[in-house]
Amino acid sequence: MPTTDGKADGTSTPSRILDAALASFATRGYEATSLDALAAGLEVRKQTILYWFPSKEVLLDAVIDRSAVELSEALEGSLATAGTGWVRVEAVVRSVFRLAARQPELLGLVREMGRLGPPAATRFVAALEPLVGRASGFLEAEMDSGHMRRHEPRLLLLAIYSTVIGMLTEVELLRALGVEPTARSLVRRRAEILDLLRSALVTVP
Amino acid sequence: MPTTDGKADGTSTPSRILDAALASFATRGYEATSLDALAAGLEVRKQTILYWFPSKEVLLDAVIDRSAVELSEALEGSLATAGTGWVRVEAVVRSVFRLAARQPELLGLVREMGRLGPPAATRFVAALEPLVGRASGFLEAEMDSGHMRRHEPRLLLLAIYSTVIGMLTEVELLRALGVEPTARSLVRRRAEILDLLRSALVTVP
DNA sequence: AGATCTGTCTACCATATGGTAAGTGACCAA
DNA sequence: TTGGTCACTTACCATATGGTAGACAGATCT
Repeated sequence: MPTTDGKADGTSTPSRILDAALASFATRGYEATSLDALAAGLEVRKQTILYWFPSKEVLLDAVIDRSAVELSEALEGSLATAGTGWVRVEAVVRSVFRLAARQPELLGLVREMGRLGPPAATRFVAALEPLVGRASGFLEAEMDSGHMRRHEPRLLLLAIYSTVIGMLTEVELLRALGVEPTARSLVRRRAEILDLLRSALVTVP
Repeated sequence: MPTTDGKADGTSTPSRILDAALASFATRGYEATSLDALAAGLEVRKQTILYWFPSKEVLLDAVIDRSAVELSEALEGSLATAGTGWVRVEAVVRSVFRLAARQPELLGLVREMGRLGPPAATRFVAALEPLVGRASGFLEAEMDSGHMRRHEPRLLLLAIYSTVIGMLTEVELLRALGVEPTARSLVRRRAEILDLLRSALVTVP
Protein backbone atom coordinates (compact mmCIF):
# COMPACT_ATOMS: atom_id res chain seq x y z
CA MET A 1 0.00 0.00 0.00
CA PRO A 2 1.31 3.46 -0.79
CA THR A 3 2.11 5.37 2.33
CA THR A 4 2.03 8.97 1.15
CA ASP A 5 -1.06 10.89 0.19
CA GLY A 6 0.63 12.85 -2.53
CA LYS A 7 -0.54 16.41 -2.00
CA ALA A 8 -1.72 16.74 1.58
CA ASP A 9 -4.28 19.41 0.72
CA GLY A 10 -7.18 17.12 1.52
CA THR A 11 -8.17 16.65 -2.10
CA SER A 12 -5.75 13.86 -2.88
CA THR A 13 -7.36 10.64 -4.04
CA PRO A 14 -6.77 8.63 -0.86
CA SER A 15 -8.11 11.50 1.18
CA ARG A 16 -11.25 11.74 -0.94
CA ILE A 17 -11.69 7.99 -0.61
CA LEU A 18 -11.48 8.26 3.16
CA ASP A 19 -14.07 11.03 3.15
CA ALA A 20 -16.52 9.05 1.06
CA ALA A 21 -15.92 5.87 3.03
CA LEU A 22 -16.48 7.64 6.33
CA ALA A 23 -19.74 9.10 5.09
CA SER A 24 -21.01 5.78 3.82
CA PHE A 25 -19.84 3.70 6.77
CA ALA A 26 -21.48 6.16 9.10
CA THR A 27 -24.84 6.27 7.35
CA ARG A 28 -25.33 2.98 5.50
CA GLY A 29 -22.95 0.95 7.64
CA TYR A 30 -19.72 -0.85 6.88
CA GLU A 31 -21.13 -4.11 5.60
CA ALA A 32 -23.79 -2.37 3.56
CA THR A 33 -21.20 -0.22 1.83
CA SER A 34 -19.83 -1.68 -1.39
CA LEU A 35 -16.55 -0.65 -2.93
CA ASP A 36 -18.30 -0.32 -6.28
CA ALA A 37 -20.82 2.16 -4.91
CA LEU A 38 -18.06 4.06 -3.19
CA ALA A 39 -16.04 4.21 -6.38
CA ALA A 40 -19.04 5.31 -8.43
CA GLY A 41 -19.67 8.18 -6.05
CA LEU A 42 -16.07 9.27 -6.45
CA GLU A 43 -16.15 8.88 -10.23
CA VAL A 44 -13.24 6.51 -10.01
CA ARG A 45 -12.86 2.78 -10.64
CA LYS A 46 -13.02 0.37 -7.76
CA GLN A 47 -9.43 -0.67 -8.40
CA THR A 48 -8.24 2.81 -7.57
CA ILE A 49 -9.65 2.32 -4.10
CA LEU A 50 -7.96 -1.05 -3.85
CA TYR A 51 -4.74 0.52 -4.98
CA TRP A 52 -4.63 2.88 -2.01
CA PHE A 53 -6.29 0.52 0.46
CA PRO A 54 -5.56 -3.06 -0.46
CA SER A 55 -8.72 -4.41 1.14
CA LYS A 56 -12.01 -3.15 2.46
CA GLU A 57 -10.92 -3.91 5.98
CA VAL A 58 -7.77 -1.88 5.64
CA LEU A 59 -9.94 0.97 4.41
CA LEU A 60 -12.11 0.65 7.49
CA ASP A 61 -9.07 0.75 9.74
CA ALA A 62 -7.82 3.85 7.98
CA VAL A 63 -11.19 5.55 8.39
CA ILE A 64 -11.26 4.62 12.05
CA ASP A 65 -7.76 5.87 12.70
CA ARG A 66 -8.30 9.19 11.02
CA SER A 67 -11.66 9.71 12.71
CA ALA A 68 -10.27 8.85 16.12
CA VAL A 69 -7.56 11.46 15.68
CA GLU A 70 -10.04 14.14 14.61
CA LEU A 71 -12.39 13.31 17.44
CA SER A 72 -9.60 13.27 19.96
CA GLU A 73 -8.21 16.60 18.85
CA ALA A 74 -11.60 18.29 18.93
CA LEU A 75 -12.43 17.01 22.38
CA GLU A 76 -9.03 17.29 23.99
CA GLY A 77 -9.12 20.93 23.04
CA SER A 78 -12.35 21.68 24.85
CA LEU A 79 -11.42 19.43 27.75
CA ALA A 80 -8.43 21.65 28.32
CA THR A 81 -10.73 24.56 29.05
CA ALA A 82 -9.95 26.18 32.37
CA GLY A 83 -12.63 26.84 34.93
CA THR A 84 -14.73 25.07 37.48
CA GLY A 85 -16.37 21.69 36.92
CA TRP A 86 -19.62 22.42 35.20
CA VAL A 87 -18.13 24.95 32.81
CA ARG A 88 -15.84 22.29 31.46
CA VAL A 89 -18.58 19.74 31.04
CA GLU A 90 -20.57 22.34 29.19
CA ALA A 91 -17.59 23.19 27.00
CA VAL A 92 -17.16 19.56 26.01
CA VAL A 93 -20.84 19.07 25.23
CA ARG A 94 -20.85 22.24 23.18
CA SER A 95 -17.85 21.10 21.20
CA VAL A 96 -19.51 17.78 20.48
CA PHE A 97 -22.53 19.62 19.14
CA ARG A 98 -20.28 21.83 17.07
CA LEU A 99 -18.68 18.70 15.70
CA ALA A 100 -22.10 17.25 14.94
CA ALA A 101 -23.04 20.33 12.98
CA ARG A 102 -19.83 20.35 10.99
CA GLN A 103 -19.12 16.66 10.55
CA PRO A 104 -22.17 14.58 11.39
CA GLU A 105 -20.49 11.55 9.83
CA LEU A 106 -17.95 11.45 12.63
CA LEU A 107 -20.68 10.94 15.18
CA GLY A 108 -22.38 8.43 12.93
CA LEU A 109 -19.20 6.41 12.81
CA VAL A 110 -19.06 6.35 16.59
CA ARG A 111 -22.49 4.77 16.61
CA GLU A 112 -21.44 2.27 13.96
CA MET A 113 -18.60 1.07 16.15
CA GLY A 114 -20.94 -0.89 18.35
CA ARG A 115 -21.83 -3.28 15.56
CA LEU A 116 -18.30 -3.82 14.29
CA GLY A 117 -17.06 -6.34 16.76
CA PRO A 118 -13.72 -6.52 18.57
CA PRO A 119 -11.29 -6.05 15.70
CA ALA A 120 -12.48 -2.63 14.59
CA ALA A 121 -14.28 -1.35 17.66
CA THR A 122 -11.37 -2.21 19.89
CA ARG A 123 -9.04 -0.27 17.66
CA PHE A 124 -11.29 2.76 17.84
CA VAL A 125 -11.82 2.65 21.57
CA ALA A 126 -8.12 2.10 22.13
CA ALA A 127 -7.32 5.21 20.13
CA LEU A 128 -9.73 7.21 22.26
CA GLU A 129 -8.63 5.67 25.54
CA PRO A 130 -6.45 8.60 26.65
CA LEU A 131 -9.38 10.93 26.12
CA VAL A 132 -11.70 8.71 28.11
CA GLY A 133 -9.13 8.44 30.86
CA ARG A 134 -8.78 12.19 31.15
CA ALA A 135 -12.52 12.76 31.11
CA SER A 136 -13.09 10.09 33.71
CA GLY A 137 -10.35 11.47 35.94
CA PHE A 138 -11.78 14.94 35.64
CA LEU A 139 -15.25 13.81 36.65
CA GLU A 140 -13.86 11.94 39.61
CA ALA A 141 -11.90 14.94 40.80
CA GLU A 142 -14.98 17.13 40.57
CA MET A 143 -16.97 14.66 42.60
CA ASP A 144 -14.20 14.44 45.19
CA SER A 145 -14.17 18.19 45.56
CA GLY A 146 -17.93 18.19 46.00
CA HIS A 147 -18.81 20.13 42.88
CA MET A 148 -20.72 17.22 41.45
CA ARG A 149 -22.97 14.52 42.75
CA ARG A 150 -21.17 11.28 43.37
CA HIS A 151 -21.53 8.65 40.64
CA GLU A 152 -19.49 5.86 39.19
CA PRO A 153 -17.39 8.01 36.83
CA ARG A 154 -17.15 5.59 33.95
CA LEU A 155 -20.83 4.78 34.02
CA LEU A 156 -21.61 8.45 34.26
CA LEU A 157 -19.43 9.03 31.24
CA LEU A 158 -21.28 6.36 29.33
CA ALA A 159 -24.61 7.92 30.28
CA ILE A 160 -23.55 11.36 29.13
CA TYR A 161 -22.11 9.92 25.97
CA SER A 162 -25.27 7.97 25.22
CA THR A 163 -27.51 10.93 25.78
CA VAL A 164 -25.52 13.29 23.63
CA ILE A 165 -24.96 10.82 20.82
CA GLY A 166 -28.58 9.78 20.90
CA MET A 167 -29.84 13.32 20.73
CA LEU A 168 -27.56 13.93 17.79
CA THR A 169 -27.94 10.78 15.76
CA GLU A 170 -31.47 9.47 16.30
CA VAL A 171 -32.75 11.45 13.37
CA GLU A 172 -35.47 8.98 12.53
CA LEU A 173 -36.81 9.05 16.05
CA LEU A 174 -36.65 12.81 16.19
CA ARG A 175 -38.66 13.06 13.02
CA ALA A 176 -41.17 10.57 14.35
CA LEU A 177 -41.45 12.67 17.49
CA GLY A 178 -42.29 15.66 15.36
CA VAL A 179 -38.90 17.34 15.78
CA GLU A 180 -37.48 18.23 12.39
CA PRO A 181 -33.69 17.93 12.58
CA THR A 182 -32.88 21.46 11.51
CA ALA A 183 -30.13 23.76 12.73
CA ARG A 184 -32.69 25.53 14.92
CA SER A 185 -33.75 22.32 16.59
CA LEU A 186 -30.09 21.43 17.11
CA VAL A 187 -29.71 24.51 19.27
CA ARG A 188 -32.80 23.60 21.23
CA ARG A 189 -31.61 20.09 21.77
CA ARG A 190 -28.31 21.39 23.00
CA ALA A 191 -29.99 23.71 25.45
CA GLU A 192 -32.23 20.89 26.62
CA ILE A 193 -29.37 18.50 27.18
CA LEU A 194 -27.25 21.03 29.02
CA ASP A 195 -30.19 21.77 31.25
CA LEU A 196 -30.73 18.11 31.98
CA LEU A 197 -27.09 17.41 32.66
CA ARG A 198 -26.73 20.38 34.94
CA SER A 199 -29.74 19.28 36.98
CA ALA A 200 -28.35 15.79 37.20
CA LEU A 201 -24.76 16.63 38.01
CA VAL A 202 -24.29 19.92 39.79
CA THR A 203 -24.74 19.71 43.53
CA VAL A 204 -25.93 23.23 44.41
CA PRO A 205 -27.34 25.84 42.04
CA MET B 1 -47.55 -16.05 1.81
CA PRO B 2 -49.17 -18.43 4.30
CA THR B 3 -50.97 -16.54 7.01
CA THR B 4 -51.18 -19.07 9.82
CA ASP B 5 -48.29 -20.20 11.96
CA GLY B 6 -49.53 -23.71 12.34
CA LYS B 7 -49.09 -24.50 16.00
CA ALA B 8 -48.88 -21.24 17.89
CA ASP B 9 -46.63 -22.70 20.58
CA GLY B 10 -43.69 -20.61 19.46
CA THR B 11 -41.83 -23.50 17.92
CA SER B 12 -43.52 -23.40 14.54
CA THR B 13 -41.19 -22.81 11.63
CA PRO B 14 -42.22 -19.23 10.87
CA SER B 15 -41.93 -18.39 14.53
CA ARG B 16 -38.44 -19.85 14.71
CA ILE B 17 -37.51 -17.92 11.59
CA LEU B 18 -38.70 -14.72 13.20
CA ASP B 19 -36.65 -15.44 16.30
CA ALA B 20 -33.48 -16.08 14.35
CA ALA B 21 -34.05 -13.07 12.10
CA LEU B 22 -34.62 -10.78 15.04
CA ALA B 23 -31.43 -11.97 16.69
CA SER B 24 -29.37 -11.51 13.57
CA PHE B 25 -30.90 -8.20 12.52
CA ALA B 26 -30.31 -6.86 16.01
CA THR B 27 -26.68 -7.92 16.26
CA ARG B 28 -25.24 -8.14 12.75
CA GLY B 29 -27.71 -5.75 11.15
CA TYR B 30 -30.32 -6.21 8.46
CA GLU B 31 -28.13 -5.75 5.42
CA ALA B 32 -25.35 -7.86 6.86
CA THR B 33 -27.74 -10.76 7.49
CA SER B 34 -28.01 -13.22 4.63
CA LEU B 35 -30.92 -15.56 4.18
CA ASP B 36 -28.47 -18.41 3.65
CA ALA B 37 -26.80 -17.81 6.98
CA LEU B 38 -30.16 -17.52 8.66
CA ALA B 39 -31.31 -20.78 7.11
CA ALA B 40 -28.12 -22.56 8.04
CA GLY B 41 -28.56 -21.55 11.66
CA LEU B 42 -32.07 -22.94 11.60
CA GLU B 43 -30.99 -26.15 9.85
CA VAL B 44 -33.47 -25.43 7.09
CA ARG B 45 -33.12 -24.49 3.41
CA LYS B 46 -33.26 -20.87 2.41
CA GLN B 47 -36.38 -21.55 0.39
CA THR B 48 -38.23 -22.48 3.53
CA ILE B 49 -37.69 -18.95 4.73
CA LEU B 50 -38.84 -17.60 1.38
CA TYR B 51 -41.87 -19.85 1.58
CA TRP B 52 -43.09 -18.19 4.77
CA PHE B 53 -41.77 -14.73 4.00
CA PRO B 54 -41.67 -14.15 0.26
CA SER B 55 -38.84 -11.64 0.44
CA LYS B 56 -36.22 -10.44 2.87
CA GLU B 57 -38.03 -7.16 3.22
CA VAL B 58 -41.28 -8.85 4.15
CA LEU B 59 -39.34 -10.79 6.76
CA LEU B 60 -37.99 -7.54 8.17
CA ASP B 61 -41.48 -6.08 8.33
CA ALA B 62 -42.71 -9.15 10.16
CA VAL B 63 -39.87 -8.94 12.65
CA ILE B 64 -40.57 -5.27 13.20
CA ASP B 65 -44.27 -5.80 13.69
CA ARG B 66 -43.85 -8.60 16.18
CA SER B 67 -41.16 -6.74 18.09
CA ALA B 68 -43.20 -3.57 18.25
CA VAL B 69 -46.09 -5.50 19.75
CA GLU B 70 -43.89 -7.17 22.35
CA LEU B 71 -42.22 -3.90 23.26
CA SER B 72 -45.53 -2.11 23.46
CA GLU B 73 -47.08 -4.71 25.69
CA ALA B 74 -44.16 -4.78 28.08
CA LEU B 75 -44.02 -1.02 28.41
CA GLU B 76 -47.72 -0.27 28.40
CA GLY B 77 -47.99 -2.59 31.34
CA SER B 78 -45.48 -0.74 33.47
CA LEU B 79 -46.72 2.63 32.29
CA ALA B 80 -50.07 1.71 33.76
CA THR B 81 -48.52 1.54 37.22
CA ALA B 82 -50.35 3.69 39.69
CA GLY B 83 -48.56 6.15 41.93
CA THR B 84 -46.89 9.51 41.80
CA GLY B 85 -44.67 10.68 38.96
CA TRP B 86 -41.26 9.37 39.77
CA VAL B 87 -42.49 5.94 40.78
CA ARG B 88 -43.91 5.47 37.32
CA VAL B 89 -40.76 6.60 35.56
CA GLU B 90 -38.83 4.18 37.71
CA ALA B 91 -41.25 1.39 36.91
CA VAL B 92 -40.83 1.94 33.18
CA VAL B 93 -37.05 2.05 33.37
CA ARG B 94 -37.03 -1.09 35.46
CA SER B 95 -39.22 -2.88 32.97
CA VAL B 96 -36.91 -1.87 30.13
CA PHE B 97 -33.99 -3.34 32.04
CA ARG B 98 -35.98 -6.48 32.69
CA LEU B 99 -36.66 -6.67 28.97
CA ALA B 100 -32.96 -6.17 28.25
CA ALA B 101 -32.06 -9.06 30.50
CA ARG B 102 -34.65 -11.37 29.00
CA GLN B 103 -34.61 -10.33 25.36
CA PRO B 104 -31.57 -8.23 24.55
CA GLU B 105 -32.30 -8.64 20.85
CA LEU B 106 -35.41 -6.49 21.17
CA LEU B 107 -33.37 -3.55 22.34
CA GLY B 108 -30.79 -4.24 19.67
CA LEU B 109 -33.46 -4.03 17.03
CA VAL B 110 -34.54 -0.67 18.34
CA ARG B 111 -31.01 0.58 17.79
CA GLU B 112 -30.95 -0.91 14.32
CA MET B 113 -34.01 1.09 13.35
CA GLY B 114 -32.02 4.25 12.99
CA ARG B 115 -30.09 2.91 10.04
CA LEU B 116 -33.05 1.42 8.22
CA GLY B 117 -34.46 4.47 6.55
CA PRO B 118 -38.07 5.61 6.27
CA PRO B 119 -39.75 2.46 5.01
CA ALA B 120 -38.88 0.23 7.96
CA ALA B 121 -38.13 2.73 10.69
CA THR B 122 -41.35 4.60 10.03
CA ARG B 123 -43.31 1.41 10.37
CA PHE B 124 -41.69 0.68 13.69
CA VAL B 125 -42.10 4.14 15.11
CA ALA B 126 -45.68 4.26 13.90
CA ALA B 127 -46.44 1.05 15.75
CA LEU B 128 -44.99 2.53 18.92
CA GLU B 129 -46.63 5.91 18.48
CA PRO B 130 -49.46 5.34 20.98
CA LEU B 131 -46.90 4.37 23.60
CA VAL B 132 -44.82 7.46 22.92
CA GLY B 133 -47.92 9.60 23.04
CA ARG B 134 -48.93 8.24 26.43
CA ALA B 135 -45.44 8.59 27.86
CA SER B 136 -45.12 12.11 26.57
CA GLY B 137 -48.52 13.07 27.95
CA PHE B 138 -47.63 11.61 31.30
CA LEU B 139 -44.39 13.55 31.52
CA GLU B 140 -46.15 16.75 30.59
CA ALA B 141 -48.80 16.25 33.24
CA GLU B 142 -46.16 15.62 35.88
CA MET B 143 -44.36 18.79 34.91
CA ASP B 144 -47.62 20.75 34.99
CA SER B 145 -48.33 19.52 38.48
CA GLY B 146 -44.86 20.54 39.57
CA HIS B 147 -43.56 17.06 40.37
CA MET B 148 -40.90 17.31 37.72
CA ARG B 149 -38.64 19.97 36.34
CA ARG B 150 -40.00 21.58 33.22
CA HIS B 151 -38.54 20.29 29.95
CA GLU B 152 -39.68 19.84 26.41
CA PRO B 153 -41.46 16.49 26.93
CA ARG B 154 -40.56 14.88 23.63
CA LEU B 155 -36.93 15.88 23.84
CA LEU B 156 -36.86 14.68 27.42
CA LEU B 157 -38.28 11.39 26.27
CA LEU B 158 -35.59 11.09 23.63
CA ALA B 159 -32.91 11.84 26.21
CA ILE B 160 -34.21 9.21 28.59
CA TYR B 161 -34.54 6.73 25.78
CA SER B 162 -31.01 7.40 24.53
CA THR B 163 -29.50 7.03 27.95
CA VAL B 164 -31.26 3.80 28.77
CA ILE B 165 -30.68 2.21 25.37
CA GLY B 166 -27.07 3.32 25.38
CA MET B 167 -26.42 1.90 28.82
CA LEU B 168 -27.95 -1.36 27.69
CA THR B 169 -26.57 -1.79 24.21
CA GLU B 170 -23.13 -0.20 24.13
CA VAL B 171 -21.51 -3.44 25.13
CA GLU B 172 -18.29 -2.71 23.29
CA LEU B 173 -17.91 0.61 24.98
CA LEU B 174 -18.69 -0.84 28.37
CA ARG B 175 -16.04 -3.45 27.91
CA ALA B 176 -13.57 -0.81 26.80
CA LEU B 177 -14.43 1.15 29.93
CA GLY B 178 -13.59 -1.85 32.01
CA VAL B 179 -17.19 -2.73 32.82
CA GLU B 180 -17.84 -6.35 32.02
CA PRO B 181 -21.46 -6.69 30.87
CA THR B 182 -22.54 -9.23 33.43
CA ALA B 183 -25.83 -9.55 35.28
CA ARG B 184 -24.23 -7.90 38.30
CA SER B 185 -23.12 -4.92 36.31
CA LEU B 186 -26.57 -4.68 34.80
CA VAL B 187 -27.98 -4.09 38.25
CA ARG B 188 -25.37 -1.46 38.92
CA ARG B 189 -26.07 0.29 35.68
CA ARG B 190 -29.75 0.30 36.48
CA ALA B 191 -29.12 1.83 39.88
CA GLU B 192 -26.83 4.41 38.36
CA ILE B 193 -29.31 5.43 35.71
CA LEU B 194 -32.19 5.68 38.12
CA ASP B 195 -30.07 7.85 40.35
CA LEU B 196 -29.14 10.11 37.48
CA LEU B 197 -32.67 10.42 36.20
CA ARG B 198 -34.06 11.17 39.61
CA SER B 199 -31.53 13.93 40.13
CA ALA B 200 -32.34 15.36 36.75
CA LEU B 201 -36.10 15.14 36.91
CA VAL B 202 -37.54 15.28 40.40
CA THR B 203 -38.01 18.79 41.73
CA VAL B 204 -37.60 18.35 45.47
CA PRO B 205 -35.69 15.56 47.23
C1' DA C 1 16.56 8.39 -25.14
C1' DG C 2 15.56 4.63 -22.38
C1' DA C 3 14.25 2.64 -17.85
C1' DT C 4 11.53 2.97 -13.83
C1' DC C 5 8.00 4.38 -10.99
C1' DT C 6 3.05 6.15 -10.06
C1' DG C 7 -1.60 6.36 -10.41
C1' DT C 8 -5.46 4.74 -12.77
C1' DC C 9 -7.71 1.82 -15.80
C1' DT C 10 -9.75 -2.63 -18.36
C1' DA C 11 -10.44 -7.42 -18.03
C1' DC C 12 -11.52 -11.14 -15.26
C1' DC C 13 -12.89 -14.39 -11.44
C1' DA C 14 -14.78 -17.08 -7.45
C1' DT C 15 -18.11 -16.58 -4.35
C1' DA C 16 -22.30 -15.02 -2.19
C1' DT C 17 -26.75 -13.03 -2.56
C1' DG C 18 -31.92 -12.61 -3.08
C1' DG C 19 -35.16 -14.81 -5.71
C1' DT C 20 -37.77 -18.13 -9.35
C1' DA C 21 -39.38 -22.65 -10.94
C1' DA C 22 -40.38 -26.96 -10.24
C1' DG C 23 -40.41 -30.89 -7.76
C1' DT C 24 -41.32 -34.50 -3.45
C1' DG C 25 -43.43 -36.78 0.21
C1' DA C 26 -47.00 -36.70 3.91
C1' DC C 27 -51.57 -36.12 4.95
C1' DC C 28 -56.56 -35.63 4.08
C1' DA C 29 -61.14 -35.29 2.02
C1' DA C 30 -64.19 -37.26 -1.74
C1' DT D 1 -57.92 -44.51 -4.85
C1' DT D 2 -57.18 -40.28 -6.20
C1' DG D 3 -56.74 -35.52 -6.33
C1' DG D 4 -55.27 -31.64 -3.79
C1' DT D 5 -53.06 -28.96 -0.33
C1' DC D 6 -49.21 -28.14 2.86
C1' DA D 7 -44.48 -27.71 4.28
C1' DC D 8 -40.33 -28.05 2.54
C1' DT D 9 -36.80 -29.41 -0.82
C1' DT D 10 -33.45 -29.50 -5.01
C1' DA D 11 -32.07 -27.11 -9.11
C1' DC D 12 -31.08 -22.95 -11.08
C1' DC D 13 -30.20 -17.94 -12.20
C1' DA D 14 -28.95 -12.95 -12.65
C1' DT D 15 -26.61 -9.87 -10.22
C1' DA D 16 -23.36 -7.92 -7.01
C1' DT D 17 -19.35 -8.39 -4.25
C1' DG D 18 -14.32 -8.21 -2.80
C1' DG D 19 -10.27 -9.10 -4.98
C1' DT D 20 -6.33 -10.50 -8.68
C1' DA D 21 -3.57 -9.70 -12.96
C1' DG D 22 -1.94 -6.96 -15.97
C1' DA D 23 -2.03 -3.07 -19.40
C1' DC D 24 -1.34 1.85 -20.22
C1' DA D 25 -0.22 6.91 -19.96
C1' DG D 26 2.45 10.25 -17.85
C1' DA D 27 6.06 11.85 -14.84
C1' DT D 28 10.82 11.23 -13.04
C1' DC D 29 15.35 9.53 -12.99
C1' DT D 30 19.96 8.10 -15.29
